[in-house]
Amino acid sequence: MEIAVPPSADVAKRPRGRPRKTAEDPGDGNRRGELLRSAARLFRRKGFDATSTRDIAAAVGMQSGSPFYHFKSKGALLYAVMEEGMRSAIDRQQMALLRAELAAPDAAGRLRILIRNHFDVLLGPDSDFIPVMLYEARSITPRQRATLAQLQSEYEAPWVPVLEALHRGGRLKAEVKLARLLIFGALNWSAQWYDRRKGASLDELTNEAIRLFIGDAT
Amino acid sequence: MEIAVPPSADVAKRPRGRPRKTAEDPGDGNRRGELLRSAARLFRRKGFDATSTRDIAAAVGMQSGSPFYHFKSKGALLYAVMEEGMRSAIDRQQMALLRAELAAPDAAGRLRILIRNHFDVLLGPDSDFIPVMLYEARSITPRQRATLAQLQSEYEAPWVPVLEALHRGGRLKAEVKLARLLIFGALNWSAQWYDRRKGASLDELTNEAIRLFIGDAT
DNA sequence: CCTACCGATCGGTAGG
DNA sequence: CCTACCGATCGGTAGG
Repeated sequence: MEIAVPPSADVAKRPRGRPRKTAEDPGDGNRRGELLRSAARLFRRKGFDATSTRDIAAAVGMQSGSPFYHFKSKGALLYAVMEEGMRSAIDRQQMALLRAELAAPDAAGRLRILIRNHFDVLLGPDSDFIPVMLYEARSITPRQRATLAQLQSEYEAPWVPVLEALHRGGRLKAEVKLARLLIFGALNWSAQWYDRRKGASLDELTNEAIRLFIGDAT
Repeated sequence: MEIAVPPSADVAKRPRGRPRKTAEDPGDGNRRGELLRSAARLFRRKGFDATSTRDIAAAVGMQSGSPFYHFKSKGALLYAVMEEGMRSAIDRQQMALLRAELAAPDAAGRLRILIRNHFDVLLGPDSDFIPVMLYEARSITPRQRATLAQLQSEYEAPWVPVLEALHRGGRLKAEVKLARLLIFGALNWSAQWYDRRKGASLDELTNEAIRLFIGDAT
């Protein structure tokens, strides 16, 4: 049981300085989170350079200078979108793998889990963050790119043993390192053409991808 | 043996009006072609919005307003890069197929020709035009996008019967339409990670891609 | 193709 | 978080 706080208290306590940058407390009062989501949507639709900070401010009902109260610069906002996207993707992938653990899936089954989750992260609801990371990497600093590369390694880590097992078993014919790059390409490119409102479902997409890479899923 | 022309003659004959827009005569005097190549390189490296027309002008040794003597607008320059890229890619693909005709390749062999040529267009020398088309499509008008889509259909046309034959023969397990999208994704994404100076050659890349999609090439 | 220039937009900031 | 603002940059043009 939590202690009720008068609604005005939260407003009254609002600090004068820059708010904490951590993504804790994503409640309704979280203007930073709104900025992040709106920025992700606009960066994806129009690109980073073609999106003005005024566009983003207007999308959340702020004045033109106000985003800089929450983010040091436009670039910091872009990077925050990307990092948030990667951390969320890693978390969701971990969850999906843990959920499937009970069924003790074989390598093909684990690849299915990974691909299905990847499509979800890429094409599901609220899926602007990862496409922004994939297609706007040019606009961040080398330092930021290096940090993101670490998160990407973390994300790809569970794929490696799965692909190696399939390669040993003769199901995956291509060499593992290049296979991984080609497979991620095939999946990531779907962000360019997939239309949620028509065509295949994410399950069907997953089926066909599995068939393409390792033949029938049996 | 060519007839020597006094260096001043070319300069003296330079026309006063807008030069013809066709890509004929790509000789050394072709400033338009230089603009196109420099624009392609800059658009690829920095993105369309982050590249100023001044950058492009400087890259070919012109003053800031001069590109507009050759192209009506910055957007027209971008579109010209894309269209030139597609027409060249279609031509090269036709040539590759005709060259291979003599060996009367089967479907797997024809797929190899197509993939190898695609990697060449995408990753070979002077290969900025197609990546620009792939990654800057947001910045052109719907009308221009429609025209480019026609050229892309023309480019993809030879792939369809090949993939259908492989599907019928049981070599390609995935459904043809989705397989095509996933395959192009795998190939196109290589523009993001391939480094000509290290790693696999384009032949090796082609081999592994074939293995991934239809198993050993035998 | 150069010179000289304009209007618009943009990221960012001071001060409250 | 708003108000008011600045300096810089940019696409594009007139006139030669």
